[in-house]
Amino acid sequence: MESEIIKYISGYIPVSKELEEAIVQSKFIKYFKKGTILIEEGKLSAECFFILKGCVRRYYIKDGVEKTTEFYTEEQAIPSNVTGKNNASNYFLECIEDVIAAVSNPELEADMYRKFPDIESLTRVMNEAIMVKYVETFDEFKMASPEERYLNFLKTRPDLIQRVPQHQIASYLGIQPESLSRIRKRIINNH
Amino acid sequence: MESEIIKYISGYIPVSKELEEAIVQSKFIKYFKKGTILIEEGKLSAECFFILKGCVRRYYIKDGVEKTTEFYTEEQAIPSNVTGKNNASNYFLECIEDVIAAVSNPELEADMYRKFPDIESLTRVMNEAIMVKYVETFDEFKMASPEERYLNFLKTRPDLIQRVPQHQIASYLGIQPESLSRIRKRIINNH
DNA sequence: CTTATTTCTTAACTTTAGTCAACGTGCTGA
DNA sequence: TCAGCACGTTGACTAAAGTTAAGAAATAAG
Repeated sequence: MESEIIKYISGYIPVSKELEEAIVQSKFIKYFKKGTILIEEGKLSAECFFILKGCVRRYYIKDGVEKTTEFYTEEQAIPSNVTGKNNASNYFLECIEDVIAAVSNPELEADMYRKFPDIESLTRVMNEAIMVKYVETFDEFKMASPEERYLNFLKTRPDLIQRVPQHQIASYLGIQPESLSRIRKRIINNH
Repeated sequence: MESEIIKYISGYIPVSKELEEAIVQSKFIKYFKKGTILIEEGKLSAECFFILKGCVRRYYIKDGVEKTTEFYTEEQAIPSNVTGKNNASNYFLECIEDVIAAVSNPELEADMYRKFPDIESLTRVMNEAIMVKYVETFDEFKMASPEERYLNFLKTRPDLIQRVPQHQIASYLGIQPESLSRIRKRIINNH
């Protein structure tokens, strides 16, 4: 199970055997039931997660409406969101399936960086690669129409179609559920 | 002039005197005329910049049309975009004003990290803070209408209204120039 | 199994953005 | 100075998304 983490990191940077061991030791494997709120908006929390199994949804609430901003599934990392002065979270993390995750926190990480400075270096490199990808994602989103965004979503995250309620996907794509329903119909009818 | 870089970094993390000196030494100050292309799409380039004066626009070309994705102004950092196998850039960087910038590259940075490991640590922390902010920006963008995006732009980057052609702002907001023109009219007429 | 709740779809209508075309203005370079 | 070009605006039209409301379908709960 822990090998998934190494697999993930290896996708960005080479990982030696010693580092591998240190990384695995800095995590705790935990199990969460579907519906569990991992992090609550406004609460202090700096935990970070690496999903081994299941699906986690990130969202915030605006004008009483849930705004879904991200889905995390197998082999994805959820960074801690240490923001602002009080480190309060500005969003929720909800398990929308039963979840198995490797959990860490700033103290554990700091400890690991102290013992193995190379890991901090690898983390920096990996983070920068992730940032480049994320910027690309944003750029594409900006320039795409709602329909193009959905088609792009079908390509890049086809698994989620089966796992996530459609209205949450709509929110994730920045559109209304009714619009997504019509977009799907339009696509099926070959325009 | 170099103190601007330290001011920027200090906004994220505390910087000691020694680190300050090392950071400044790892940069070259360069001057660019308006219209200069700093980085060309498809070309090998891993330079990164810290803007001391002026404005740089990032864009790519799709279907023959320029898509503006970012504006960088005073005290902003432009990370190098080492992407893909061949390190080729996937966008352009154009000076849309005369620019003074501190320039660095992976070799200089690697050298600095070797001499001062603490700087790499600070960079990691700073990058993570930047990432959190960027995610927030994306989330807001997703959920906003074109008009809300423009109003948000007016709040967060009022200086750019005076410095950047309107059709580039439209592209940056993911809308057509004609639409932005109408949105502005609508706002002026109190809706 | 039945009821309740959530989720998705559909319809009618309004609002807004995209598209294409024309025009005015101001800047620039021959 | 004047022609050409880039830029912004406007208009007419089309297409698509938002909104409101209702109902069907699927899912969960009792």
